[in-house]
Amino acid sequence: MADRLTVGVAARLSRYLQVLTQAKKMGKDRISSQEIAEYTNINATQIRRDLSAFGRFGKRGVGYSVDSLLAEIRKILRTQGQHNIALVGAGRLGAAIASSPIFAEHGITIAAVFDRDAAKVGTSLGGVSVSALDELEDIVRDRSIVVGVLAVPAESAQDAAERLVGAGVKIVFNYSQALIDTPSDVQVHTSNPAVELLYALYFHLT
Amino acid sequence: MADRLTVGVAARLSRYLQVLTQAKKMGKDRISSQEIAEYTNINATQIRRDLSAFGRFGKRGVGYSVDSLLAEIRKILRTQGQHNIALVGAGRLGAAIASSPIFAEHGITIAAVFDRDAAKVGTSLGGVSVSALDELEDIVRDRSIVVGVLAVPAESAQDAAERLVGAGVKIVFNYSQALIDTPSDVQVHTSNPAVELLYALYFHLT
DNA sequence: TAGATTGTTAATCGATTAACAATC
DNA sequence: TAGATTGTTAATCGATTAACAATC
Repeated sequence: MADRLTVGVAARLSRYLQVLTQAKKMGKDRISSQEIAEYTNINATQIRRDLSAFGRFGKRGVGYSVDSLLAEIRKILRTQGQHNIALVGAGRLGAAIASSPIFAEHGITIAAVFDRDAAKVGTSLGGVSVSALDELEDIVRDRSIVVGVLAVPAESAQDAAERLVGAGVKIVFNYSQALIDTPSDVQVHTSNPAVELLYALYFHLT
Repeated sequence: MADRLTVGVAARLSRYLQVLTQAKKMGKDRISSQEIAEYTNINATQIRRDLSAFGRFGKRGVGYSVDSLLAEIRKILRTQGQHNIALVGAGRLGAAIASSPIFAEHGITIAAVFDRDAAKVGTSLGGVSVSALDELEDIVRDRSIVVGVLAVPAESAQDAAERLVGAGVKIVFNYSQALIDTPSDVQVHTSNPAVELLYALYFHLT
């Protein structure tokens, strides 16, 4: 399996990873495809089929070992290393992101936080000192950061994205409502809970 | 088209809605399938095909009118009404969610905020007074809330979800890392930026 | 008219699912 | 052995894409 995964397979494997990480924390040793299916809303047959493309990880009649499946999926997704990310915006959302254990749990370190407000520069957010926006390019280059998270108001988002991209960032997580224009070699992931909610409501109402 | 949309079509239409909402705010009158494609990473042919299943909304050689396409998609997704949601957790993330314009923009009102910390009860968050957790059931029922947002630590998430579900909530947005068990008629949407990031990194690294 | 973009067809590919033998 | 669950097949369905006529 030296081939690149398809987008669909990579997305599903990521979700299995999430479930397995939590299952391990809950002290589970084994898990069945049916249990993973309940938490991910992905069909159990699909899960078994996805996994069996890479090897025989399960035991018939028993299920999968949480630990070994976790290791196998990490190997497939190549997510074993540590990754440094930059956070732009030290407001309420930035503070929530910086203080959440959600990134650290997966080997992702917030290596820099930026804010345009001089009063916030030098303060600490989730253990990281807030830097001025002016320093963005230097710090992002120095620390070889390729991922930027935008936790800024919509009107600052495009500008912040351009600065990140100019400094070498290739993956932007956009938590503002703004649409972001970037060069084609940069991936933008926009998160919009309201839109997801409208989608969920559709299935509730019909 | 009285039929229920497939999951895929509803998800894509929601994303077009997001792009159109922002395009309108930016003062655009018209938009082409190619432009929508750039912002959503959905193929332009797929977009035209999705839309043409419901009518001829575009003008050849010109594109789509932002306003009328917005209205058509809202009609299809039946997202014209106002919706009340409940937010559990008035911490950093809860504060970020409550103060964001992202929900209001789509007709979604945060009608109640709950926190277990007595010191927070009675304070205002995004214009809504924080209520005690004890009042959750009464308030959720009174205000006919069917959507709950969990902005609590992982260890409180399952308990909060059960209380929401007990009070009649059918859609839970989970911003904790915890896996949530619910009855089968309740939809759980778990958001995990770290997992999304690992997925994005896979395509960056390969 | 010339240029642009939709709407639609046709062909291909991946996702989904039921069913079930293999086997722990 | 009996029960459970994987791994795999086969059939179906929806997504994706290129191509292009229609038409603004």
